[in-house]
Amino acid sequence: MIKAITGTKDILPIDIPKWKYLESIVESTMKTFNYKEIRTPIFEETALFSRGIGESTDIVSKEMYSFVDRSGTSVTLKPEMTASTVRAFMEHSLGKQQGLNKLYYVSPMFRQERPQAGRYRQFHQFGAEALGSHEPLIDAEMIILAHRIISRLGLNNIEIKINSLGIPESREKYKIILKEFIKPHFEKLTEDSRKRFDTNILRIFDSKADNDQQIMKDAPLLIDHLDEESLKHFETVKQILDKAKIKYDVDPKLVRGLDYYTHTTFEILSSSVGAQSALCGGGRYNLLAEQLGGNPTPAIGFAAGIERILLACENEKSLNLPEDNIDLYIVRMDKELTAEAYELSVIFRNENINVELDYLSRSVKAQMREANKLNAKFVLLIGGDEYAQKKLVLKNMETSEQIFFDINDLISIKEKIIN
RNA sequence: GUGGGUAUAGCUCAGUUGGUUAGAGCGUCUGGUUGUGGCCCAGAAGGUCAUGGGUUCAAAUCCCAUUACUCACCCCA
Repeated sequence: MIKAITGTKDILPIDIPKWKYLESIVESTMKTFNYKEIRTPIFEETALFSRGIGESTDIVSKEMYSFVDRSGTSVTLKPEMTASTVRAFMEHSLGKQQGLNKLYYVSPMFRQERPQAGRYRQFHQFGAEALGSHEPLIDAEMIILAHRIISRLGLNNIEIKINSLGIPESREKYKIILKEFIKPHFEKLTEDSRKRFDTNILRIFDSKADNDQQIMKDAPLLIDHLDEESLKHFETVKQILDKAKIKYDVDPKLVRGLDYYTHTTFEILSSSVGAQSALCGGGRYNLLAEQLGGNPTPAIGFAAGIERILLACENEKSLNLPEDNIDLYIVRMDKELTAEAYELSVIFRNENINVELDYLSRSVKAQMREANKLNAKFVLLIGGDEYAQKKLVLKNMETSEQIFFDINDLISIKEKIIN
């Protein structure tokens, strides 16, 4: 039997209410902050991601689902939304229509990694991107927005980490200082970290190996080598967060894996999921638009993993979903009345009443059991003596009360069901 | 890509040191007097014990391989 591809999941009817609920929270919160939804294609030219995210990043170097289409173009299933959003922003000159564009999205993403708890090959993110402002106000808003959604979902065991990566000039200067510090310890580093020494030295801070952490414990920090303006920007962001009563920790070792980040970066972590504890990550990317061939555009955004968030909700039992039910179940007592029963269902469905009935020629008992299982508010019984006397029986399933209606008085039945 | 764990009914799992026709709970279906749910009761259906090989008189059980799932590393949402 053919099964779903490794790392992909079917979202079955039983799980849909959770997804819908989360999506409704995302949608309404985004509206509160006046972010507008954007939808971009599921795949793009490969060059968009390799240039935007960075050739040396793991995403581009080993995780992308890329293939050559029949016209010979290399295309890639989107591994994240920022590059696509910036592409669409530039392609449609959104920046010329207004100074600041506040956009959000909910979309599947694709990365070919080994799956584990909270990590899939097709996964789903929601996120926001604000393009056009360099003000620290919008940096803070991103964090407040992400935090707002996560707290509306009832998650408690979370932690916000923020950091600033400053501007490339000061970062390059700092990298030289860091290299000088690490050089004497180079041989003691793990193999992975020795590789990072050349490719992306900042990420040695991320290493979970005790040995590496011991070495990096006393390393000079980027935050102590920021230029004055970056530092001031960062201070302002923190002040706004303080006033918004958002709790956060400054983590000078928070280094994010994508090349395009500048200034503020942040993550929201949960202790309610497995090792993949980042529910949400984001930061400022002032240089990306230019790098992709557009006008320089200051911008910031975040992305949040829906599967991870739902996993945390599950583990914290934070979602209070309404129970599923239907308005009316039509029970036919005689098989000869199947057509009449169906006719009634059509009429009530046209009145926007949720109706179900039996399609398997089952007994009255079985139909009643089904109605009960479906949490039907009412059952309409058709057949028997009452039907011979041109009556229908409407049973309230909660109170067991039965009311008789004239067979042509469907309006009264409808009234009863609605009220 | 690397390492650990797991694989028995639709689901969650038992299965004793290898020993008859492989079990339970839940779910499904049918019924518990002619026409009515929940609770309860009775019955039924449903399994190539992941797949392929090996050891043995005998394998769900032991060994090997494969596949899938899962957790962790790398990295990320």
